[in-house]
Amino acid sequence: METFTIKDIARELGISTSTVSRALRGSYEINPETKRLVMECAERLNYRPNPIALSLKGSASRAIGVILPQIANYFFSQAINGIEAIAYNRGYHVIIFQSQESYEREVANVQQSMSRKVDGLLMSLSSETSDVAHLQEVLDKNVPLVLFDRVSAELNVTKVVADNFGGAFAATEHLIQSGRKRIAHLTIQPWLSITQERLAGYRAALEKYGLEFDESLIRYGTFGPDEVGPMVDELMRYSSPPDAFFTASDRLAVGCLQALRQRNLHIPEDVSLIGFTNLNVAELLAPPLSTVVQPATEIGQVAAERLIDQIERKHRALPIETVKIPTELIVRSSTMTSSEVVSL
Amino acid sequence: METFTIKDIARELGISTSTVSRALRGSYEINPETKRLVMECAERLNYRPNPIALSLKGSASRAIGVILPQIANYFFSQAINGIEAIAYNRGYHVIIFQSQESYEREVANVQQSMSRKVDGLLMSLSSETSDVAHLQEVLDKNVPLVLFDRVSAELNVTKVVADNFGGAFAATEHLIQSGRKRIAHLTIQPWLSITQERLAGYRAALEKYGLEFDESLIRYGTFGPDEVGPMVDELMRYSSPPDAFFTASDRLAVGCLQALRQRNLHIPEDVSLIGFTNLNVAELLAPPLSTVVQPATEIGQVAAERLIDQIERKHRALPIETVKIPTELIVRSSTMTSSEVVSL
DNA sequence: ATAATTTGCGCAATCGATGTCGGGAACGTT
DNA sequence: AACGTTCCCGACATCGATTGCGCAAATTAT
Repeated sequence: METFTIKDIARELGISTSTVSRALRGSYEINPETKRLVMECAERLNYRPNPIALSLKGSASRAIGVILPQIANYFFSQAINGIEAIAYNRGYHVIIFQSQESYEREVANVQQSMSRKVDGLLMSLSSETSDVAHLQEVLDKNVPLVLFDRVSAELNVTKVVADNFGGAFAATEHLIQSGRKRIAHLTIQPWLSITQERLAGYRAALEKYGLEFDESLIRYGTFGPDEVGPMVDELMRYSSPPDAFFTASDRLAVGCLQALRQRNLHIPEDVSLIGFTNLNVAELLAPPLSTVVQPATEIGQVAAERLIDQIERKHRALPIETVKIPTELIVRSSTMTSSEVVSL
Repeated sequence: METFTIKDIARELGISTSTVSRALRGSYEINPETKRLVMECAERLNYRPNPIALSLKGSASRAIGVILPQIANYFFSQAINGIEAIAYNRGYHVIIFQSQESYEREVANVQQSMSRKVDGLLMSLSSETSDVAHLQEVLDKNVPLVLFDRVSAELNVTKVVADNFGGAFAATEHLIQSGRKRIAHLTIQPWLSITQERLAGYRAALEKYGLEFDESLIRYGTFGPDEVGPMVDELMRYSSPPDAFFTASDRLAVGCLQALRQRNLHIPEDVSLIGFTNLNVAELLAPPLSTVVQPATEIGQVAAERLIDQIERKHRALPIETVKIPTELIVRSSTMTSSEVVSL
């Protein structure tokens, strides 16, 4: 099954390529009978228009680009699933690029996807990205862009995010209500939108319950596999150490759990632990991990829908808005109160 | 920063596009001085050749296509990481497609990547794929192809796989040595290469220790979230139920763990459990899960290296071979013997 | 019957880059 | 002085598809 071109059809039927092209696109100025012949021939040869040629001509490529920090990450891989499902249903292909949390690679990815003429771009920013000029250029070229999860306030585009504030508030409130007073917050890079929102939720909950906000209980960073442990040590050496940990990502939740267990700190007796994650095994961990679930698949779906809506209605601009997807607090053993533990 | 073409440079310098093209590619028949001018101008305008135009011309696109069943899967997402790392270092971009375990979508993905003129293809077959005609066509078009993990015996191409036989043998042997005699094997679709190899390893270990191979202890399938439970029930109702479970995938291992716990079957007292997985949280589960680790990242790296080697040495055919990456048995609590459990 | 439309289709340009061919200039050779 | 070589470079076709323009034939209007 070689690949046939519009020329093959033209030759076969003894007509010009222009006529074939127009017939296939259903132009009104082609004889219905000719159209029928062309369609039939195209069908017979299993003709597929060459996307490269189409792209070169500047028309739609029916492909959307997805640029995100890391695929090997629960949240993002689920988000991709959501994106793919919607894109496939609406007839788009998905081309995925990883920035590997590098600004430079993110810029290269954007260039790549632009020159590969994607119809639109779906992005979650790398943790190194603070300058968004490369994205402004995308907008200037009139290529639809939707940000999800890690977004930038500087860009006037549609954004799809979890309710980070609400989720962090709920998690913190839950910890407070279960008797915790010194809540450490382990989070990622401070300049990311999600970090700030979660931190704000955390602070708001503390405030509501009249607890002091202690900057020394907050830790930012890209914690490698062996960096969480020392940080836990440091925190636990305080004269008044934390009695709970609230972590802001999958990786941190797991790293923290591991570090606490290695140090023989019992959860939830010694410290309480709650994550902000999508781990589907959270329930099977020891102890089962309380968590704020971000609906990753749904975020991906909504983002893809918005993007394709924009692509297909390019003339009238669609309203630009920030869609907030609710998060859900799931309480498991890792945040039980001491009395609950005893009563087991 | 708009995007400049070879024409812009030509106009700027008052020379022809051919000269610019040749100068940029360092052709010997261009005056060094002219070359310098062109290079300088290209630099100044931040010229980037348009990959679409290049692809249309049929030359290298410096992109490799990756087609695999599911991104939201530990094994595959790590494999992608490995692939990406190598590809990036060697100057290639990676375009990822998901077949979603569907034969039809896999075929569509192959067509897409062909018409997008990737320089080579890296694939892991969907579970529905038994006919590999679409891949034979890829080979017929002389596009380099490397299969990894889920491969097909019918295709004469380079393959990169984990040592599935060895891993399954080691896991089974370990179970036997720790006193288990009725070992159930939960695995995926029987026609997949990895399934057969693992099953063979399992059988070989049973044989070595003179244990009977009981077909009724084997279960094949694409187990959905709630399908593992009933299967466990069925097995445990046998007059001589299994005293160990050996599962062949991440999903099955977790599903099985969950099902066993829900049914109040204690691990490892009642039954032993070992998986064939890449879960980085295996150690943190309750109980910590013994497992055969497949080096997913390494598989991806090796596959990408082989592919790019083939792409870059297209003239002389490289030897076709099957690379087997060693697996590693990691013993944790889920497969302890009863005496070990007591001694805790 | 002649002019004015409409219908159906082909020619050629275009997108960005490459590659084949061939030509003019400068040089060297008899 | 006439011819052959090199050296540089430009014109043009090409990849696959779309599209503006124009043209002939068929149809309708006058």
